[in-house]
Amino acid sequence: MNRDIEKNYDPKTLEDKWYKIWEERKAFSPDKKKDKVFSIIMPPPNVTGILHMGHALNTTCQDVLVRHKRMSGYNTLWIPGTDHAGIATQAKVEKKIFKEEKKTKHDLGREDFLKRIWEWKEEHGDEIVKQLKKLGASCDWDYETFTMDEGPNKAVRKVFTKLYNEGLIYKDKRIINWDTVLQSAISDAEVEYKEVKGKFYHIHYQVEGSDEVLEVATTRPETLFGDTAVAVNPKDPRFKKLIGKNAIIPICERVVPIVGDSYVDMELGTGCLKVTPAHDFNDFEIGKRHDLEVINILHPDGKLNQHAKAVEGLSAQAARKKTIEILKEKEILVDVKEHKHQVGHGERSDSVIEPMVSTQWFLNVQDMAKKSLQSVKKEKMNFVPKQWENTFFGWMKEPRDWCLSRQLWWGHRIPVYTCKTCEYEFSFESEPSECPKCQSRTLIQDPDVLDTWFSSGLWPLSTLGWPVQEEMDKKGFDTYFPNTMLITAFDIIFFWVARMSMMNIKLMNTVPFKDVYIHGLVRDKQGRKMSKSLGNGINPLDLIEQYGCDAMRFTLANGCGFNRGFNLDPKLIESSRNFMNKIWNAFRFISPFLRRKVGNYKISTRDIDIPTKWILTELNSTAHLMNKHLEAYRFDEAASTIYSFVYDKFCSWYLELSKPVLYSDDQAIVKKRAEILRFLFEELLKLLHPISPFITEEIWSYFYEDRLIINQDYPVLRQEYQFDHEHEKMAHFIELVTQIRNLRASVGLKPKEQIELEFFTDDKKTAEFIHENRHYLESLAQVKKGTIHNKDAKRPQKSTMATTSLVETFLPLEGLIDIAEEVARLNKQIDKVKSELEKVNKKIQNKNFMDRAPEEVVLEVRTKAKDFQTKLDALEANLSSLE
RNA sequence: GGGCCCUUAGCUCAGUUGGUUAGAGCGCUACCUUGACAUGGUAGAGGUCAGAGAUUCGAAUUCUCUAGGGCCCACCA
Repeated sequence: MNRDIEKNYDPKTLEDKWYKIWEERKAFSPDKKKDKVFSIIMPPPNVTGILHMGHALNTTCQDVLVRHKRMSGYNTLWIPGTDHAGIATQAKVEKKIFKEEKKTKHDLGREDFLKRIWEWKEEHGDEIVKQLKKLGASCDWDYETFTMDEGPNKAVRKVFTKLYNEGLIYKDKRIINWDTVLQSAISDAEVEYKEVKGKFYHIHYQVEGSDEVLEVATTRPETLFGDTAVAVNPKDPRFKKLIGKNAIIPICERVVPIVGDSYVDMELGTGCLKVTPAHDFNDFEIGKRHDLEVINILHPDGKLNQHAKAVEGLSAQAARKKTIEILKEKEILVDVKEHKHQVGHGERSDSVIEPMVSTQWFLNVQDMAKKSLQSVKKEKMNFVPKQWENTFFGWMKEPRDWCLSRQLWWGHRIPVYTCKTCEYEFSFESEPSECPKCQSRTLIQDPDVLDTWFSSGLWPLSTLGWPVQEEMDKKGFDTYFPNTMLITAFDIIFFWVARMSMMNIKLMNTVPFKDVYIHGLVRDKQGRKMSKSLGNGINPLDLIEQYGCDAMRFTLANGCGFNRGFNLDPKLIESSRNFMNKIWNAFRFISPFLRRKVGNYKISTRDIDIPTKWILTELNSTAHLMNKHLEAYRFDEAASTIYSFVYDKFCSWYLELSKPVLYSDDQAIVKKRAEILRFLFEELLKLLHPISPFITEEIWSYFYEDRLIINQDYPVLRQEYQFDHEHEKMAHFIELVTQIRNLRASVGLKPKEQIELEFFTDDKKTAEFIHENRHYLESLAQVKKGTIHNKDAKRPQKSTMATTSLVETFLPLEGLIDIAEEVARLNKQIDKVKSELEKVNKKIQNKNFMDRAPEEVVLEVRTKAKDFQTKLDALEANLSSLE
């Protein structure tokens, strides 16, 4: 090695360096010569976004798979991009402008305001991109797409126009969720229901021309100004006779019909329902059935309008208070009851959603949803883990038409135009210059923009250049669409996965991806969701700063199985950092024996010892398992597999066993071992690379100057490295050494103090093996001398012993052992073996078991019984020799 | 109200078609500055797998019920 290596692993110096090199060498570009294809799109983060643990987990999962596939010979493409995030971005820039210039968007006007957002985007939009790079994401930045780029805009216009012309997109005046802070419609999916403590107000409504009163119960008394009926159940004997008569709404003194509608629950409340079609979803439906008047009582900002004269200009809350006061004065508020109920809040603004009647654009999704549902059922699209398809089904089974329009400025503007001259309305794929009907040039475009998820729904298409043929050819549309898979979190299954699948099936007649892997949420140490309000968020960049990206990625992968997420304790990352340090130092240890190379590296499996055959076999099973787990999206299993190989197999045993070899005087032996160590190290770096790319690339660079690890072939199981027989022998040897160490510890020997042992075995091969490897016993357990006897030989007195099924090991320590302690230790072991033996014997005595269990299970149990018996006999013999 | 999931060591979690001496990491205990690593080493302690029942030769694993916890959906005035 011709470079000095720092004693401690310091990730800071190497992570940025390698990312730059990968980018410069185009290491993330797909290799189009390869036959097998792996393509995946990144869920586009908001341009306004700041990296959080969710991104870190999502990106890690994707990058692990992408790197694995790339190394496994796939034509691998990972497309990154960012989302314009209509509401979030507009609100952010709006706030900034107001803070700095005290101007609202209306002061600036639509055009200038949009210009300002674009300026903001140019200036800050790559912040999130820089952060993704910090995570090591090996996506092809040449494909980077922004949802408001020209390409996606073409896609949006084309699709909108197609759906419009098919009559699936329509304009309708109906009740929608209105966010009074954003002053825009929002979709059903954007409404969060929260439990709120409220009150039931019981109010008397007079029946017209009679002394009778109807008692209605409501949680929102201020809506009475919009009441246009009172409804009762037509079967209700109490009120049946009133149907067809009129009631008088208090305060505004409006006369409204009393209607019978089976929606009304006789048991609930008073059995009498005030009907406010303009501000309640169910009332709207009742209104339609009975042809009721719809009176909107709210301004867009949520304040009461002229239809609520008595409380005009007040916020809903203030209006409620005042309404109650008036009702009290009039003595028609007859009861107030505590009541807990679910109230819709805007996901973005967190303000109370006011259902409101308004004219909006809708997409009829009934048929699209049905087809999408069938695709999942037919397993054309697989959710992993499978139970997530229930969440998907939940949405698809009863879809409500999608409210597409938003009263915002930032977004894809709805491409619908109305001719001022002839009033013809049409949708157009590009900017129209004249009315197709009357050729008038005075066209007015719809002022609204589309829901952000409309363009997100087209993401698998638009990122590959669709619908422009030239772009599609350039980007390899035919090769990469549909994508191999998608990785996302469960909270956007409705928003995004559902929309993408509907859109893509509709447009391309195929699902957009084969697999959808859903990972969980990263929560804090105590299992709480990370949130701004709790202040418990962990910034991934801080973790990277403190422990390094590799350690963080390793921890995330390690926690990411088929679960609902995991609780992230920074301590876990510390442990991963220690693992990286372990690798670093293992490399530091072997590096003086190695030379830097150019060209392929091979080892010979001729004349290698048992430990080497053992570690090669371990390497094999590690390679096999890594591939298996990564194929199955078991990031957790993959991480612990490589961890165990590096730590428990390579460092703890093979390196230790290699020390006496490397310190040998015979240079040929040293060289041979060094080559094997190098080979093993290269392989383990490759195996780990997808999870922890930086440290592996760094160490790799000490091995080779002409190539990067990112492009190497991922290890697979190789028959020539499989030595099952030697593997078993070595496993027994490890058991033996551990027992000897245990013996030493149990009598309190100092680590350096050398011992003499006596072994008793009737197994000739074991005897030979112990003899051949006696120098290892010395280096690993300070055994300076050992004598091997047949089992019929006399056991030494006053000694401590341990036993495996093949060999008894005695440590004679006349006078040094505490007899009482030793007896206790032996008794404990005897008890344990006895109970195991009993269990096994019970099975053997059970005739049903012997008759019905499969042969190999019976055989296994018999072997166990024999082994336990041998151990027990030896332990008991030793015990009696002490007493 | 409907649906999904969880309950395994002090903590965070694995345990794939029923057969393991039920595992890992962190934490804990004892000993150790052994020439890769104290961001370390060696050896340990610690679990009647939430509870009850059922199926089976055999259940952490399958089924039913109970208790506790989480999440999603839903218009209950």
